[in-house]
Amino acid sequence: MVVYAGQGDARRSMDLMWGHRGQDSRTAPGPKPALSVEAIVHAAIGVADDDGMGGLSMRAVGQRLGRTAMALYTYVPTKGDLVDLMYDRVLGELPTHYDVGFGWRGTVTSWAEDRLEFHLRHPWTLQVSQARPVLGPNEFAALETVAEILHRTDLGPRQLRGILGVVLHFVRGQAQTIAEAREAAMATGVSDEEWWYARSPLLAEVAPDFARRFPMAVRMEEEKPGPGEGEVYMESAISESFAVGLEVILDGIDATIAKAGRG
Amino acid sequence: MVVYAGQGDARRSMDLMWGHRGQDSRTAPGPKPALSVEAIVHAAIGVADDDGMGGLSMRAVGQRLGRTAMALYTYVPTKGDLVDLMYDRVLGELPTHYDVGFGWRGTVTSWAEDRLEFHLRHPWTLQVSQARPVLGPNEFAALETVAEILHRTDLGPRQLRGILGVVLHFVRGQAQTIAEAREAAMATGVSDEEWWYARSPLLAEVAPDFARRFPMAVRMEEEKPGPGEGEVYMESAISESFAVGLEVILDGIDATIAKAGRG
DNA sequence: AGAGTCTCTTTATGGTGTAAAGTGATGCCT
DNA sequence: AGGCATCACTTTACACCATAAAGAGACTCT
Repeated sequence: MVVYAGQGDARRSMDLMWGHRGQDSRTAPGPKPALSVEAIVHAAIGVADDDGMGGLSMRAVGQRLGRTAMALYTYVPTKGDLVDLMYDRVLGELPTHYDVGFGWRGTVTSWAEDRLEFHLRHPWTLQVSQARPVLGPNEFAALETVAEILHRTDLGPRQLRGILGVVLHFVRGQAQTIAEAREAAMATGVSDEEWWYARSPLLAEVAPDFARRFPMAVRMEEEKPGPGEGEVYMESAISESFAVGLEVILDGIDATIAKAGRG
Repeated sequence: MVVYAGQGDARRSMDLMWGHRGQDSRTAPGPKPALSVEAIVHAAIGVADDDGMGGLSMRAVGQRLGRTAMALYTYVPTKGDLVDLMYDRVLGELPTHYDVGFGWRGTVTSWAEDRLEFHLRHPWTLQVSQARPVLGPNEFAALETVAEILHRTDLGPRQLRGILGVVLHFVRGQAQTIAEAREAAMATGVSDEEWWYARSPLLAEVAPDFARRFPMAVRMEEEKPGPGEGEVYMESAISESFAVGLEVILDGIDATIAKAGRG
């Protein structure tokens, strides 16, 4: 379930996103609006946080506000626009300033951890398409923040864009793996361990020559960590791979800086 | 639209995936089956390639075979299982062997390019959840292939898993950005340029102090490449960022090897 | 008082996956 | 040969989805 940006009136979308309330026509006839875009976005975020993007329906949001689904269309042109507003709203939770006193490595690490936690707090954000960015104030603020951190490396915009892509895709991918595992567990009522223990013997049965056919794959599974404090089994492996992967990326940035300095 | 693995009977799913046709009971009463799992999977891949994951419905697949949607349920337990089978089927298109004569850097680059093209050929594969892997033969073969390439770096399984995560998430993320842009263009009939040129002036209008508020974001946009031969405007920027990002990752792997050698 | 305008509801349309029941063809057994 | 169990496949039905269109009622202006 990937959601696309508002395909309707570009002006209306932009006005909504940047909080342009339109004319101050407070003496308009008709009943006073009991709802507001703010309230709807807030309720919708609640629904999405609780039930995921799959549970986000206009009916569900309306119900949370004691209204019908159609009532929302007075405030918001389409569901797509609503999702855009939700996305930019929660992006506001991200820190916009980092203490760079400890160098860019530590700062990037902090940023990546914050961003990972953010996506896990609002897993549905991983389903918002990145192709046509939402163009909201908090989206730009988030971009500004990470750009500022990376700027300390003194690299040019070309390198910066490449590095940003690596870091962002890595964090999103890692978050997606964890989030999907959690959602699958919720939806099916089967934990990762149960799921795996149901399939593992079947795999051995159906592919008895597994170890011979896929020796590297078997090797890859070696030395996996056990679950840490309060951690789910599979997530401990992911958090290890997050730390290792981030270290690799940071080393890559270091090498890029060194090359740029020489060049 | 993220699709989860078959939540039904694990044994049936596995048998389907590994081609266990069950008993040879060819003298069963009733009409001969005119369809087959193979044919259904093939037709479904055709639908998904043409119309994306959003266009993949049991009705659409049935229609392509001159049947109703329900006819498919004779062969396949749920839509989720069908998607798993589709996924493992197309994974078979990936090369399973690479000439490592030119060193692991070139090999990883070739692999990444092949994988990117694969995802762009079948964009719906990006919507298949990675949390609970499909556990099909081609999935393992694909894992085996990349594991074998990375094995040349002489790193341990811990590092290998981290690096694999970085590379895979990067390629998938990059592919997703391109694929979503294409799908959005198809779905809305508005090209990326048209979309941007409709919003760019509105952004200036709605946020007149943009350059002051987001100086780094502006800087980040500098020195963007124009479209190359037969390339779409936005995709040229992405393919540049793919090359740069991959280089950063390869440098990071190099540094990791160097550290492991010292340690 | 009447008209116009607004919020919100009701109803309807065409889509989804799939459960349940029905149809008709086929091959085995008596 | 007749009966019947078994199969592939269709029909119908249900509970959802986004949203278009029209209606109900409240409010402020003239």
